[in-house]
Amino acid sequence: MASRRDDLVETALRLFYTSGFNATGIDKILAEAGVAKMTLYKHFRSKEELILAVLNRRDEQFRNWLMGEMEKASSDPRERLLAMFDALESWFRGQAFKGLGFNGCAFINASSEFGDPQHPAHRTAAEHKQRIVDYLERLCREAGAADPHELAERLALLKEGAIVTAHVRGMPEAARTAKGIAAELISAKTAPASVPSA
Amino acid sequence: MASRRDDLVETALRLFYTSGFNATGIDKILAEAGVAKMTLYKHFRSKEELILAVLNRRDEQFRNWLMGEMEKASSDPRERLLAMFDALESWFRGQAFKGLGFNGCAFINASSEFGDPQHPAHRTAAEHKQRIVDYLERLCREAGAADPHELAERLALLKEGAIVTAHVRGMPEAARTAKGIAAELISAKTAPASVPSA
DNA sequence: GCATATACAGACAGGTCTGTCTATTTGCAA
DNA sequence: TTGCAAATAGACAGACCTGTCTGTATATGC
Repeated sequence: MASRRDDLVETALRLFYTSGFNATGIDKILAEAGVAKMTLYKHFRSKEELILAVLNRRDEQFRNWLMGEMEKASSDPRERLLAMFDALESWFRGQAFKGLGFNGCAFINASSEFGDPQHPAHRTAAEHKQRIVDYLERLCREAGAADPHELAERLALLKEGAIVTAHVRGMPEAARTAKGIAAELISAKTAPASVPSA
Repeated sequence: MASRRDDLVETALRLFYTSGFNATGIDKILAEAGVAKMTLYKHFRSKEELILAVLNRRDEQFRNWLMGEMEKASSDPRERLLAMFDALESWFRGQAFKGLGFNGCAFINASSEFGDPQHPAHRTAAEHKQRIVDYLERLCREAGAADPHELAERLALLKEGAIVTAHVRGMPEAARTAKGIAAELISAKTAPASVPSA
């Protein structure tokens, strides 16, 4: 069964996210998951491999959640882009992931702990961020942006700024600060959705 | 002499910043600083106290550097605000602090490793960020912003976004992305410096 | 019922960590 | 020169870490 493996990854995600990667020992994960040590080392060659599995799971979980929130908010790409910041705010307030309070972005945290850009965890974090920019760029293109790449980079930067501000300073309202800027950017740099009378 | 204490804090800053707080052991700091263990524990009660001393030193060092760069760039508050992003870019490219490459923001890193908002290191990080916002707000007021508080929060958020993007994705050019947004905000939300003909 | 794969508990090795201790040496000042 | 303060080296305790190992139990397929 892959269920033991999933239990491990799920528990490790929670503990790593809550207490950090280096500060969380293997034994604690095993105890909370109710899994024997040899089972872990059958599925993963090392703690580092477990960390990478956790980051990959988080990448999937987080992007599914974020895209879902954006897509259920509206079918207009401009409104979808703006809805990202509403989703962020509910995350900052602990309303997004069941059982996981807000402790910043797991990928920013990973890049902090594994500062070497060549470290696999740092690279995985960079890939996650790039995937989100790619998604934003698609939406910017749909929204008729003159320079979808530039606008996507700008919106992504606002997202990172909001996450860090919310986490370091304990200010979930940073999402609204970012949304205000984003709204001005989007209305200045994109054409509105085509309307019948146009 | 306070010189031993300074050696410790300086060396600890470099190692903590390069390799992380939890991942850097006391013994490594002592070996590189050439200081005996008992000397450390005479000046600091624990590793945590050393970490706090390091963060306080970094706060002073970083803000002095940043304000210095901004103030030497221009005497116009609007241009000073924009100059922040040029300073950030030189930091991202490793040209700001002698002997310290760019490894993200020490305070964001501290908040990542010490995720609990009540942790002294996390609180110190929040204070550092607040001091920078306060400085930006003064400049925004000088620049004639209608809402200096809001504009300062926006510029600070852009700064955090640039730092994270530069670090996680290895993109020092994020400073220019942020500067582009900031330029539009500043010119839209402030009055230009008074000119003789006005 | 039996075989095989999987997971279990728990000991263990070898290393690292923080913080304490002792005993010695250095440097400065009177 | 003598005395004192401060720093030194290095051992040590106790805890924790990762990763390996042994032997036992459980569960599923034939």
